[in-house]
Amino acid sequence: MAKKRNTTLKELAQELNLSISTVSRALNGHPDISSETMEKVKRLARQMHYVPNLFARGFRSRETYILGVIVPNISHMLTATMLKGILEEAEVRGYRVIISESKNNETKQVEMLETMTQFGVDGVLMSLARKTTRVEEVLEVLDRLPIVLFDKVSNKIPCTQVVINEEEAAFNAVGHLLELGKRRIAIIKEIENSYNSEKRYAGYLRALNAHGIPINEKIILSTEDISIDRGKHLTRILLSMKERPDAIFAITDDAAIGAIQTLHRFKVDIPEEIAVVGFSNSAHSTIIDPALTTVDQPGDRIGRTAVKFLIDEIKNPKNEIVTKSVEIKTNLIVRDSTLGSYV
Amino acid sequence: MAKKRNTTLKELAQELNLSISTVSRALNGHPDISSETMEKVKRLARQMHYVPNLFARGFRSRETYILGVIVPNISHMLTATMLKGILEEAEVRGYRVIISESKNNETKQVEMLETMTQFGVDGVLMSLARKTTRVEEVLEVLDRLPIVLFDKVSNKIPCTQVVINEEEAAFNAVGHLLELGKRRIAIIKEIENSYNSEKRYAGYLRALNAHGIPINEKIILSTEDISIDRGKHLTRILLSMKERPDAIFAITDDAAIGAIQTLHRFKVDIPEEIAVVGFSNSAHSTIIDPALTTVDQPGDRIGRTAVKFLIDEIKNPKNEIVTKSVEIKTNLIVRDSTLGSYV
DNA sequence: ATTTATTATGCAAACGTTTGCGGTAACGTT
DNA sequence: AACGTTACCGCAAACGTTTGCATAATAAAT
Repeated sequence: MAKKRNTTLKELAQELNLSISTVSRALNGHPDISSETMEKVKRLARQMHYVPNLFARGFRSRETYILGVIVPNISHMLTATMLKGILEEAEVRGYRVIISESKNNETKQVEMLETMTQFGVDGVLMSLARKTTRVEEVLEVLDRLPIVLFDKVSNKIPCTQVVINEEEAAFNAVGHLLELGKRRIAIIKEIENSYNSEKRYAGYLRALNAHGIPINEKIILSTEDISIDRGKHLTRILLSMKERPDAIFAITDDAAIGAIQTLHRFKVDIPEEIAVVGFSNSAHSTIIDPALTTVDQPGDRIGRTAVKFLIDEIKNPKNEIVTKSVEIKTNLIVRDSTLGSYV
Repeated sequence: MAKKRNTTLKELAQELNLSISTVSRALNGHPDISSETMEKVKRLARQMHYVPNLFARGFRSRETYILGVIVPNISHMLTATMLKGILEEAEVRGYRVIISESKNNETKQVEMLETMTQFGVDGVLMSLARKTTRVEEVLEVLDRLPIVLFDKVSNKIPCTQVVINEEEAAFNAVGHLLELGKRRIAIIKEIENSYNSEKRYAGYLRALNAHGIPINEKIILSTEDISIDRGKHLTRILLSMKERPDAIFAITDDAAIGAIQTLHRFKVDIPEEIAVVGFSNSAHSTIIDPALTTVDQPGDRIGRTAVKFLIDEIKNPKNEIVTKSVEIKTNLIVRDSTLGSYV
């Protein structure tokens, strides 16, 4: 831990009998510098292991080449793959990334947002905490720093938002069930206030409408924190009905998995008696038996495009604040939980 | 995007007719400052939304309060929970965290290490890429920056290393199988060069020895990239033997899951005919049927303690380079894949 | 009343980099 | 011969903060 200090421009300059500015320009390829000196400087820099002090640079030029990322829960599967996309895209564009977890806590979320601005990030990528209602603080940050929302977004915040085609994806998923001849399609969704849930619910309704199927309130189930356990619980409720549904559209893979597990326990045939569709194509969906039909959310593409748009805004700052929604296409992955096993 | 500039010390000073230094000291609680002025300054700072420019600060004092983290694969479950622990512990201690993914690519790994030093992180947490052999570059960084290794470590790098009690955990896991009366216990491990695999293998051998069971080379299987598919493949090999094993100890949950899936497909009773034990207690282990008996690796504790040791070294830099190994205890979680179902 | 501690504050340098501006020398153009 | 260009390069300021040292004001001690 000797903490050797790094070579500086000054040292290079002294060594070469040049001024600091010349050395700086030489290293940055400034046209004013003759090719010989440029060559000389670069050679010595390599030789002396010169690395620019990014702090000094960022301090001076107010560009840090750091992006901030705030997500509710890093160990959530989809989040992890979105982060992967973010990291990759940021890297190829020469940005580094600072990640924070809001733990679905709104006050924590704005705290982190403020730390990030304080730190001098060039922009922020944010997936909102579950119940984000107070947006004033975010708006305040928004006019000193570009922000791009992804996945968990809110139309109360005027900025570009990268999402998947939630509504259409749900429409297709439910459509798939309808094509299989299912008619009593239950839905397990989140209780209001979630952008994603609302959209998926809308898609569900539209699909039923399109096929002229009347809406049955009884098999529209909502829950606050959607999870495997809630999926299990709500499925038990569905099973206890006189008229059972013949399919379950769970707005989340976790809930779908819970559903499959209790259907299993009660010896209900999947998909013959009740088919199940999930949402996310999480890693679990091929582990569960039968494998889950689900909507593939390309997490890395979401991450990548979010980064792209953010950097774009950093490079050419707009003055008008616009709400722009970027949609990433999804695919329905059909597996045994709706099509039945080939074995 | 008006890019309002932040309040600075100078502005505060002007407003209060004080010098910049006084304001700075007041905000940092320096004892030289009278309590009235300190109060006054802090009040105005709050009011004007003053936030210190961390760049200027870090630039000046060579402390950035940033930790660098390099992991092979962020979307791996255990990695995600370790990152969670790292983020949490770092946050409460006032550090921010920059995360990079090496993708198990050694050259990328040292590149990132160098970017991080260049960037001025105060220390680095690193989980090594799969085949890390060239350690010279790491050693060079090591003497200008504290590094703590975690999970994927190497004794070729003299620094503190946070790991789980791999060998003992494996010993216990295999011991559990032996207590159940299993005698022909196969192991699915990684091909050499992996610290974790070696240790777990050692635990396996010791357990068999302790019970006086002879080692059977035939049912010791190795693979390069351990995964669900490899688990499936190797299990098929095991099933094709004249004398099948009566238990499988997979060094990884993924491999164990693959094993269960093919056992399932070939209608082998689990655990009566063949029991299965995994390693990690990944989220999958309760999704698969039967639920997997596995070693719980407390990822967040690993992350937290790694951060603790790193910050400790940052705060009191040692001159001697020592290899210190910190072991985190694990627990065997017994589930249906060894104990059978209660249903 | 003078010196000596004590307390509170200010000055100014320093951190490493970028960059506008100005300067010099050499060369070409009339 | 005088002037304008061009090609290189250096000076110095600036970014916002911390901190050693000096200084001013006040209180305490002689």
